[in-house]
Amino acid sequence: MPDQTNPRARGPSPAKTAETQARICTAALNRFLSDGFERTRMLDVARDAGVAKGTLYLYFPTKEALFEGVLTQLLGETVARLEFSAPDPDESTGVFLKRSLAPLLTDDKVALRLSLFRLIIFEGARFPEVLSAYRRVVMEPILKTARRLSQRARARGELDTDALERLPMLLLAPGLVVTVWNQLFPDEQLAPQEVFHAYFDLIFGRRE
Amino acid sequence: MPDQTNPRARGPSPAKTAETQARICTAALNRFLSDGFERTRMLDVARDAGVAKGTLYLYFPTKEALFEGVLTQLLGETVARLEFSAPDPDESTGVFLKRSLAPLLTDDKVALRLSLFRLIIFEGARFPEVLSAYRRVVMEPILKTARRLSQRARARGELDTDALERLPMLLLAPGLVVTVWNQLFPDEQLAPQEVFHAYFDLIFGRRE
Amino acid sequence: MPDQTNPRARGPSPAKTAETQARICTAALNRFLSDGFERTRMLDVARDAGVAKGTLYLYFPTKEALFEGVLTQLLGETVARLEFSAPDPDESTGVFLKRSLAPLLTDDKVALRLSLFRLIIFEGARFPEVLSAYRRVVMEPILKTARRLSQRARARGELDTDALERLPMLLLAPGLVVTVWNQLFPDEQLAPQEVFHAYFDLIFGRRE
Amino acid sequence: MPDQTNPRARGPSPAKTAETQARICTAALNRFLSDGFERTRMLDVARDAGVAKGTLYLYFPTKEALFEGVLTQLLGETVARLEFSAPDPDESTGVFLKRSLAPLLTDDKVALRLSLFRLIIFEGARFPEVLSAYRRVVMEPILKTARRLSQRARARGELDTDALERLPMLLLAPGLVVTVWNQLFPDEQLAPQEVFHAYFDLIFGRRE
DNA sequence: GATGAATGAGGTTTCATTCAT
DNA sequence: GATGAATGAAACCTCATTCAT
Repeated sequence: MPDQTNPRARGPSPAKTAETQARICTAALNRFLSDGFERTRMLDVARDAGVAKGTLYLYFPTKEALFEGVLTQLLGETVARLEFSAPDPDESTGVFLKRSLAPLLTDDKVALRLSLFRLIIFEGARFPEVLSAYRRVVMEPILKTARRLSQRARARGELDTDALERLPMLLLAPGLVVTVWNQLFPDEQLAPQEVFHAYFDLIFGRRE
Repeated sequence: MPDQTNPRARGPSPAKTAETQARICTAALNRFLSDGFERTRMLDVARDAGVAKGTLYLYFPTKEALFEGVLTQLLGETVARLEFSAPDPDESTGVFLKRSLAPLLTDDKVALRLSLFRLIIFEGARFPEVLSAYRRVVMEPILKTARRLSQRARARGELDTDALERLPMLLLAPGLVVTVWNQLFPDEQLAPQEVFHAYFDLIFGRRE
Repeated sequence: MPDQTNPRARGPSPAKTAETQARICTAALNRFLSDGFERTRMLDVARDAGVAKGTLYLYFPTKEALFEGVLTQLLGETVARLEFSAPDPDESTGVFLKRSLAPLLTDDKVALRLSLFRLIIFEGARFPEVLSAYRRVVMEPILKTARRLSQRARARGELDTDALERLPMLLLAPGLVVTVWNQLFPDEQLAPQEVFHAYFDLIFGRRE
Repeated sequence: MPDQTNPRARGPSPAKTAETQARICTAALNRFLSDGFERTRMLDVARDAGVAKGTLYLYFPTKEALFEGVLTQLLGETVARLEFSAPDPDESTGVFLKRSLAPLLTDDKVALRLSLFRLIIFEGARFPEVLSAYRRVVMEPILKTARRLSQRARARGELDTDALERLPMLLLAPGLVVTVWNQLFPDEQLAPQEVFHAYFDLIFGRRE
């Protein structure tokens, strides 16, 4: 009866908890990003999220769980479609990489993707489970692709070394450079896409 | 006659304090490396150094000062000779870089050098003074060299992009890859020299 | 033999320790006065005295003992002659008090006397032995005199109350006012003699 | 219906925190009185108040703030009505003072008032803000009154000196005597009213 | 579900005191 | 005697977590 006159239900609205959780995750992400795990205080997260301290614990049993929750959710949100398509037969490797990474580097989730990477870099060592999930879902596909592309590039004469096959993590380098540099020197932000393009130019040459 | 440089006739031996300070710095460095700044407890440093908690404060007034002290000392110890000599006229850029970095990547201080880099990467944001000293002493010379070598390499046809001139920090990439990877995956350690060589091969080609 | 050419003996000169002790006491007194017992650090006393921390402990086994030592010594130095002579037959009580206290309020030890009083007021509660010595040596004679003079003054018609006999500690009031006021408001120092005279005028009237 | 003024629908009862704060203040006051500021440990205050250490910091951010809070609150509570009414035309000054101070010296807050005075005397130097508030609210009115009464008393022939006009803080003397004496000699407590009356008798004579 | 007062383990720092030199 | 590096108990304060409302 009391609900009839008001379309918005009184009492715990059904979607409210989802929104609360989202607010908490957003607040937590930003705090973890700007302060790091240790220096982030639950009180700050709560305030930023506009909820009481105790409310955090209704959604995450510990600070660690909050961190893992944030990362896990980010992982799900941001790496939806990371599969690399195959390069066109005539396409140079560098051009292919730029083309296929373009959406990942320009859509509205670049920032989140780099945030996730940053948290993994800076706090991953303390959260082995998150790290291993990230490695499985994000890194391994990249490393596999690195190997495959390296072979193709060598076959096509674009590369004259098997370095990238032996150390495929070198393909992560531009992401690392952007992430760490921007963390250390916030006043001299690098644009992710520029760094990636520059890196691919360096490795595979500019030829098309 | 063990005390030739005795600057003070009475009181505790002056050599002992040097040793104590060294023990504290070593212990602190290792703790900071393995636990990070926040999670390192002064009590642990003291125990590792074999001294009492209070002793730390005879040498460093705060935990922050201890951290900065350790880093500053490392900086002094490890970057003694960072000047890049000029490449031989006929030498390829990649070969020159491998040759001139070889001592830095193989002497008995590689580990310390990378430790310093690691601390800067992971904690630098909290210690602006140390960061700026590191940037001045270590990074700027590298960035300058990166630009210079990039020009030379282009002139010699080894590079066909000015990417490295625009974003010279890409020359730091192999250090980043080694440091971050080894931190995240301690069971799959990368060998620094290998990564650097692979990286130079990738960028400048294998040609000599 | 080695002493012959130099009239000042080498080695521990006989008067040196006395001088060291005096320096320590002076330094300690000043620190106790300006910082109070709790906030006075042994290190500061040592520095002010120009000796090492350990040296303090050669003269006083604990900080408490140092405090008591300083006070005891002050007590001996400053109250050498506190006996009140008797008033002249025709002399008014106020005039007599001013006359007989004059030396105590104007000689070169006024400051020390008031310092001692101040320490007793502010720290006496923690040092029962010193307090009781002070009471015996300084306060009781004053209280006794207060009673005697009160009787005389009443007999002479200078007072019309036995208040001072019942509560002789009221004769300490001007000392208290000076001491506490000057401690609380160091920028508005009261001159001891003025306050004492004003007080005696108030109580015994100005008549001579 | 115990919660009529309920300002917040949910969460802990708002009345409880008031009680907790009161318990903390009471405990702190007593500790500060018996041990002084420096020797009072937060843990003791907490225990006396029946709360945990951390709880103190919910109400006062530092030990200093706790001290200031206690004093400020005392100041508000105890000096509600300090205005001196004017003496009756025929009334002697001493009688007037006794009459107008009587309520302040006999109501159920005498002890608190003297406690505040004691804390100001013993710790005021370390808390300039509190001291200056106390001076403004408590001391200045008294000093002003002292001057006014002194003039009146001289005009009426009760005083033959302007001492009290020049040094009005002499009117604080009985408070000082009681406070300091009772602190130093807890076994020989003086009754405040007695000391004040005796003092006024001494100064203004017993005549009515 | 939501709140925020309360908790107390744990961290940093201080400083009186000791003792090898 | 004199020194000052070393000690460690003890103080202040923080903050993740709990739980009565």
